[in-house]
Amino acid sequence: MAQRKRLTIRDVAAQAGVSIQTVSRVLNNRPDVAPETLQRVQEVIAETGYAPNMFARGLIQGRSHLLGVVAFGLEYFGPSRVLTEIERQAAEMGYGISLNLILEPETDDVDDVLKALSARQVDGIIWAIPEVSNNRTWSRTQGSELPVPVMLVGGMAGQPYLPSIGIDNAAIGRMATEHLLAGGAQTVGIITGPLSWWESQQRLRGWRQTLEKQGLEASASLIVEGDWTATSGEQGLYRLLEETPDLDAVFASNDQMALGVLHAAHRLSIRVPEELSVVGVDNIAEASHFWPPLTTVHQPLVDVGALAVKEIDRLIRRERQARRSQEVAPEMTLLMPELIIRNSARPVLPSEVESENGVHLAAVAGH
Amino acid sequence: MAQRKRLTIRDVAAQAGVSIQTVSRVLNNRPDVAPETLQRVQEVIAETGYAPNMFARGLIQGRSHLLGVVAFGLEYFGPSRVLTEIERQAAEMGYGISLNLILEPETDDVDDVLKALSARQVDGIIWAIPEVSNNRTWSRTQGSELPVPVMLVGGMAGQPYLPSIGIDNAAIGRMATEHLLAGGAQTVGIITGPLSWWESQQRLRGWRQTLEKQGLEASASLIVEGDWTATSGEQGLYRLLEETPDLDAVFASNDQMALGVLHAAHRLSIRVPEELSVVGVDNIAEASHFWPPLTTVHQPLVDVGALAVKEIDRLIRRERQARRSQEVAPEMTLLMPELIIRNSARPVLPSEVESENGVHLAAVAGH
DNA sequence: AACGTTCCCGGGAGCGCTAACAGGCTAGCA
DNA sequence: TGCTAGCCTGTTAGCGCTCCCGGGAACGTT
Repeated sequence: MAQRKRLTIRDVAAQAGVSIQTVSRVLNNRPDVAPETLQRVQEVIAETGYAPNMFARGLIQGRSHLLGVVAFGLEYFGPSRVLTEIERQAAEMGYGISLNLILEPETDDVDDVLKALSARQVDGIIWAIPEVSNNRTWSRTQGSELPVPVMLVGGMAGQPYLPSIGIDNAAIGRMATEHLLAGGAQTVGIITGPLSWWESQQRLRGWRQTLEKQGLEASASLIVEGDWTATSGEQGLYRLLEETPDLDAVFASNDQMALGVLHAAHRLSIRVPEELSVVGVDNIAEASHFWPPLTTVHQPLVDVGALAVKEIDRLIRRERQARRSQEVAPEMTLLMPELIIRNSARPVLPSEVESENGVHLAAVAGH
Repeated sequence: MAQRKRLTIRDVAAQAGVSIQTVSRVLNNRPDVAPETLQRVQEVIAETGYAPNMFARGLIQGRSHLLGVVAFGLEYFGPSRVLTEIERQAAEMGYGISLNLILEPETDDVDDVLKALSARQVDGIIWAIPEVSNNRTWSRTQGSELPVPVMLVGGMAGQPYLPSIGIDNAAIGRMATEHLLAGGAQTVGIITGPLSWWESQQRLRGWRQTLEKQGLEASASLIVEGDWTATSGEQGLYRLLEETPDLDAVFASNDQMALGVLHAAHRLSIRVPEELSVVGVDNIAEASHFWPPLTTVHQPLVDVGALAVKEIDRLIRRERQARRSQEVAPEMTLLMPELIIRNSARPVLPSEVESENGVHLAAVAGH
């Protein structure tokens, strides 16, 4: 492997008794190299463990084979899954990852991150920061001026100014709520994520749509805003029950908050699902071990990560082909979630089985 | 901000009406620039959003301000925490992160990763892959031949051949077991992680040490090997009870498996902690919402991440000073965990309160 | 007046590599 | 023998930047 002193193409050329240019040809699989020369050079490369300097190569070729990935909240289920898949797919396609984490998605300075990535000459940027408040306004003003393609991952409000990929969060709300109603629930409360998050708003919207479609009122007393933590889920149930004692179902916008709800129900000696049905979102690994095992909505996060990389690669290639990028309208891809039925929500009533679009909404793009 | 076309130092120089060299001086905060010249150049830089090309800069300076971070298992609690902190600390110190994830820590080819990082001219490498089986033998043979400093994070068996930092996992086992015994437990079982992992072995060792110190037998029938998942924790308790019906305490080597144990106990109508005390490891966010709230051992993972970066920076600086690195013996830093007492283990008996070194072992290095 | 010193600035070289071009060699054909 | 057509190899330039050097202007010193 690599030696103490970094070696250059010159060392390899000298040791193989050829010119620098010939070594370069071998490194780039060019033709016009005699078989025995080829082999000799390859041997020397293998022996010495020489690896070409990406700086020099990138400097001349104008590309780095590096993807800038801007992410947030690796301690959460979704982001860590997406990042893992992005890295896997990127490695498979020959890209490295330059990771930039953002700690405060609402306030952290976007310009600094963009500038740093630009300095590192990344070939493209994957922006996997949840849309919070108006922290994506930059994409409108600066998006099209960036020197490299950008893919937005996650939420997207209104017309996107950059290509983006995400999961249909309203569908998550609909699936969960439809399943609760199909199990005979009369009064379905919701514990949302922070409402500054686009994801939270969409899940709430799906819940509201479904209730109104059934002629039920989506009153404000049925809504509690949580903060994704189990604690807020627990507090959420207490507050819901204060305002609505006859509550018989809760849609928690993630599994942690659902866990908090289960916890609170246990304390109050409310039986789940007999007296209270609960549905979460994410299908975290532990969900099947909650008590009772949690019914939840699965998001195809792996597909999101893989598609994001494939798409940015496509954009990079296109940009490189046409001198001027032909300003195609940015595409927006939405993937569908899937309901995972366990025991925390009352089973679908016989008369309603297979009706409507409860379970059948499940559809995963890709693969 | 950055324009469509990447601009160079030449553009800035032309626009400011000075030479390239003068712009370079401004960029690097050199003296010997007249105040008004300085200001003019800075204005142009700010207006244009120019960012110096790190490739060119790195090529000539021989350093990239890039840290290669090799990690595994971002879906787990520990690794994601450590990585987040590594990124934060690195950003603070002016380093970027080149992320390389390994999917199979036992088998994946180390050489490829090392070579890729070497090609990217990283200034240093942080190796945050858990020590599994003998997947670190490379550090013995190649470690000292690498062109850049390396920090090992996580487990370390035997004499390390590279500087390393981690958490005292045997202490984790001791703290948990001592607390269980202090609560009056007579028969303490253990559900380990995969025994190919160094961490698992050490936690098991701490458990065994503590039992033997108390004159109890650490018989094989009290040991079950899990795989970190809640499912394996659940199965683990079933198997322990088969062999040892009078079991009255379990040390689960992480919180997920502890959750599985709680789940199994619930199914068997075994009361926790009255009939069975349980202690986990990690103190994941949900742990306080398990039923009952989980007593667990906290690991100072944030300190591990921050220290790893500070240390690699120190090594990089030293290497850069002395032409030949003076082959100092690699240091090994171990941080102490901390017991978090909740309700899943019977409280410490009055007579034993403040005795021995149960709670008091808690000590966090750093900060 | 001659000479140093300080301050500010620019010119040239070169980091490691690849693109473009030039050139030597052999074979083939008139 | 001369000339062209491949095949393989080497030479030159330059990517964007920083390091090393040198030079002019202003000022002080002997």
